[in-house]
Amino acid sequence: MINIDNKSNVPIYQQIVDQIKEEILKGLLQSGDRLPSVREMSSRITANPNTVSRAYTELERQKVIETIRGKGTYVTSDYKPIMEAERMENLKDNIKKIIVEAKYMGISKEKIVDMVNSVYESIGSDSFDEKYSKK
Amino acid sequence: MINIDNKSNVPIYQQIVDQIKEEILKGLLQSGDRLPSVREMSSRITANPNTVSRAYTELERQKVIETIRGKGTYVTSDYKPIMEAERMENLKDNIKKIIVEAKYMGISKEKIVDMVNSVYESIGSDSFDEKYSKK
Amino acid sequence: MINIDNKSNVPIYQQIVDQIKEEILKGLLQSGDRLPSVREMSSRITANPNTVSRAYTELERQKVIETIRGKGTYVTSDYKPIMEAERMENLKDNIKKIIVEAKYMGISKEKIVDMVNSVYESIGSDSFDEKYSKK
Amino acid sequence: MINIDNKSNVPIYQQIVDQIKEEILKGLLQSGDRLPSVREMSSRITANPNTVSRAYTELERQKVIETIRGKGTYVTSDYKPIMEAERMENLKDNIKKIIVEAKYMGISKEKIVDMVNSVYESIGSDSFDEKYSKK
DNA sequence: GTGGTCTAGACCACC
DNA sequence: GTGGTCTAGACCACG
Repeated sequence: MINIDNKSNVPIYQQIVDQIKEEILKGLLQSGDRLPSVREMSSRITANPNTVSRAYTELERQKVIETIRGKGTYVTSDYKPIMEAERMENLKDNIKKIIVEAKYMGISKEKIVDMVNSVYESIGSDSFDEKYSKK
Repeated sequence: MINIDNKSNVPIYQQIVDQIKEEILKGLLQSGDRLPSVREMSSRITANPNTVSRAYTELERQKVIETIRGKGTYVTSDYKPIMEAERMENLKDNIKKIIVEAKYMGISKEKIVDMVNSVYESIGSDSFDEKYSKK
Repeated sequence: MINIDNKSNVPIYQQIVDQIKEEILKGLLQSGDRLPSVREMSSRITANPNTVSRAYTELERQKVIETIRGKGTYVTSDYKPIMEAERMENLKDNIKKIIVEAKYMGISKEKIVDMVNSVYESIGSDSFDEKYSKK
Repeated sequence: MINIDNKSNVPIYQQIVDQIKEEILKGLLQSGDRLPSVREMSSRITANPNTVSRAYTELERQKVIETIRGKGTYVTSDYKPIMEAERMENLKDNIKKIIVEAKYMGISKEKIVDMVNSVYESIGSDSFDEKYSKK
C-alpha cells in the first residue's frame, strides 16, 4: 500500500521507489509479482503517470523490477545484491549523519543499536534475507 | 576544518551545518568557542556568504550556536538535548532507509551494527556524551 | 533455435529477425529451407502470432525470405547482397556508437579489432561468405 | 555542435547523450568545460528543456558530466573508465549485430576492420585515449 | 540564473 | 492494454 506525502520534501518519485523496495523486503511484493500499471498506480496515489514512470524507471535501473514489453512491470525474479564501492561509501555517510543527529538528541549508542535491531526485524527477516544476506 | 564538496547533491549550506555539528561532537569546537564570521568562513571555504549565513541560521534554529549581536557567533554553552516527537520520527525514517539499502546490498544485520559501533566511536565518545547522553 | 528474451528492450519481432538472419549466416538455415509457419513458430517461442508475422514481413522486405502463397515461407534462394547508401550510413553510425562506448570503457583499438575478428569467425565463414562477400 | 534529427527513431535525449560523449572524445569538449545550460541548449536545438534535462541526467549517471548546484553542468574532470560485465556483454551483442548486417551487405571482414580503424581515428586519438585506453 | 520536480496532455511502438 | 517519449508550462531550492 503506497502512501504519498505531498508535503514531504522527498520527491514523490523517490517516495514511490522507497516504498516499493520496502514492500518487497516485507514480502508484500514477491519475486515475479506484477506491479500495478503506471496508469493504475498513478490514479491510485493521485499522481501524474510521468511521476510513476520515473519511479519505475529508477527501480529498473537498480534491477529491482523489470519491464516486459507491452505486458507490464514485474519484481525481478533473480535479484542479485549489488554492492559497489560508491554505494558503500554512501551508506557509511548516511550512518554518520544518523549518529550525529542521534547524539544531538541525547540518544545513547545502545539505544541506536536497539532501534536498528527493531527496524531490521520490522522490515522482515523473511526469505529475502535468507537468499541475499551475507552472514 | 570544513570541507565542501561542490559536486555533492547535498546542499552546501547543509554540508556546513553537518560538519559544524560533527566538529562539536568531536570536541574540535567546544561550548563557548567562537565561530569564524560569515565573511571569514565564506572566504575560507570559497562559498557564497549567503550560503554560510543560511547555515548559521539553521544551526541557530537548532540551538547549536548562538549569535551575540556585535560580538559574533558562539557554540551554545548550555546545550540541552532536544528530542521532539517529530525529530524522533525523522530519525527512525532515516534508519529505515539505511537498512532497506543495506538489505539490497546484501549486508547482514551484524555488519550494520558493527558499522554503527565503529562510526559511533570515530565521532568521539568524549565530554559531549558524558554531559548529554541518556544511558 | 530461436531464443527470445522478454526482458530485453529489443522488440521481440526484432529479436526474431536478428536470430533468423544469424542462423542463415551460420548455415543452420540454408537457401530454400522452409521456415516454421507463423503459428508453429509462435507456439515454439511462446510469442504472439502477430509478433512472428511482423518479423517475417520484415525479413521479406529485406529479401531474406520469401513467402509462397499456400506453401509456406522459405529462405531466399538467390539472395544478393544489398548495399544501399542508406544502409551503409546506418552501419557506419552503429560502428561509431560502438567505438564511442568502447572508448568510454577504456578498450583499445586493438582489443576492438580482436573482438570483431573473433565474433566474425564465430558467426561462420562458410558458404554464405564465399558466395556473397566482396573481397 | 549538437545536431538533432527529429525524424530519427533514436530518442532525442539519446541523440544528445551520444553526441556530447562524442564531442568529449573529439576534444571539442574538455575536462572541466561547462556545458550550455539546460535552457540554452534546449533553445539551441529547439527541444524541450525537460528533454535536455533528461539527457544531462543520463550523462551524469554515467559519470561523464557533473552538476554543480546553481552553477551549471561540467565535463567530469577525473573520468575513470567504467567496464562492467553487463556493459561488456552489451558491447559484444552490438558488435555481433553489426557483423551480421555487414555480412548481409556483402562486406568482407577486412573492410569492416578498415572501417573500425578509420572511425576510431576520426573520433580522435587525442588526450582521451592516452589517459584511459588500456594498451 | 541554475537544475530538479511535477502536472497535463499528447503521440507512438509494442504485444 | 502496456510503457516510452516529448512538449508546454509551472513552481521551487540553491547559490
